[in-house]
Amino acid sequence: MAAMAQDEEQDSVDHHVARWAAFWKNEPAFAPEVEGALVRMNFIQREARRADAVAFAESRELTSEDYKTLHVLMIQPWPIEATPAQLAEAAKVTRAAMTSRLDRLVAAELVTRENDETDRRRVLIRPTSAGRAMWSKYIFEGMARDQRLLRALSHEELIQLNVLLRKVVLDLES
Amino acid sequence: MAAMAQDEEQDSVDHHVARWAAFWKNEPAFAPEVEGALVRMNFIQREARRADAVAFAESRELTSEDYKTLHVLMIQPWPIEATPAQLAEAAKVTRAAMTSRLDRLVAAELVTRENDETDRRRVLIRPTSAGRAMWSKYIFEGMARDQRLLRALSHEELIQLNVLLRKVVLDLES
DNA sequence: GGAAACTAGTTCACCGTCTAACTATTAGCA
DNA sequence: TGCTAATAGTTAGACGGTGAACTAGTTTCC
Repeated sequence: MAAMAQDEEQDSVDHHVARWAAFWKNEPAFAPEVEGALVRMNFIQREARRADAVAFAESRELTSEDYKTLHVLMIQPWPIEATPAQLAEAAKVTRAAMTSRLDRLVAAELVTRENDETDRRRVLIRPTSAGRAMWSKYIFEGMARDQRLLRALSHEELIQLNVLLRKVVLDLES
Repeated sequence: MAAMAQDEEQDSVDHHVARWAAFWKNEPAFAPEVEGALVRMNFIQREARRADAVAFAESRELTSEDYKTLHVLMIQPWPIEATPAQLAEAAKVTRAAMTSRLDRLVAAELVTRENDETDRRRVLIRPTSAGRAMWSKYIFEGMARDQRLLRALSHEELIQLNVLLRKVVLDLES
């Protein structure tokens, strides 16, 4: 197995990758640290999504998708309004998907959908006061879940993690 | 902005988190390094899935889901056979989803689906020789994609990344 | 001024997943 | 032995996503 500090306990991914590696002992194309890192990130992301889904399922007020939509709307630069296309891009879904998300939010009276009179093709989405209240009700719970997810890391380790991930993201963005 | 080495270039996530943070300047619940790390992992995972989808869409032989199914079957411990339930667990989908994935693989003659005569509730899935060939055709391409994804990191940095991620995974698994 | 190209949003058909219900088979145990 | 409970797999229906086609409005430019 590729270098791993002696005192580190093994997680399920180590076992997974070890068995997996048995097939390509002498195969230089197989990089255990690459596969391990990706499987671990996948694991963490999946856990995050699961915890979010559980939290919103318990609340019965909102799905995590609807919350995410509300969130990308609320963090728009002032004024707090956006077109469906902007929201779709921010939430990383297609415009078609955003249309149906907005249908639900409008029905729940969490946002309004108004025609833009200066460009009548466009639609402007704005949060209602109920929408703003719903967002602030969940925003801190979400942050707390995120912090719980990564609680195993110290502040310094978190910074170190971001340094590494930032390199990867910068490379992919260029 | 929370501590970040002066010489580090900023990625889109830094900008995103910075604007996001503007709302909670004095809010201790907001941890930029936590949010940043999760958004970055999300970005990387998304990019990985996109690249996989593109590669398999070009090939027109297999979807990435079907490949993943074939893969979890092939890396089973000897002998190379498994029940739908085992494959579902390994691929992290429900048994219902695995049923439909297997329908496609059986139709494509990449795996066989046989009744287990010692327990007639069970079904045994085995790769055909075409299935084995298909798997080995794509396995190294997939590894190459993964390495390209993380090419921004040196070997030492990859190890460091795994040390950090392993801590998180171990914590979540306990 | 008006045709052609572009843009914004929605609708539609399809896909893969999920949960829940259902069938068939096996295991547990009075 | 024969109920009952548990287990394996499939099926049915709903949901949220996608890409492509469509409607409506705007811009470009001759």
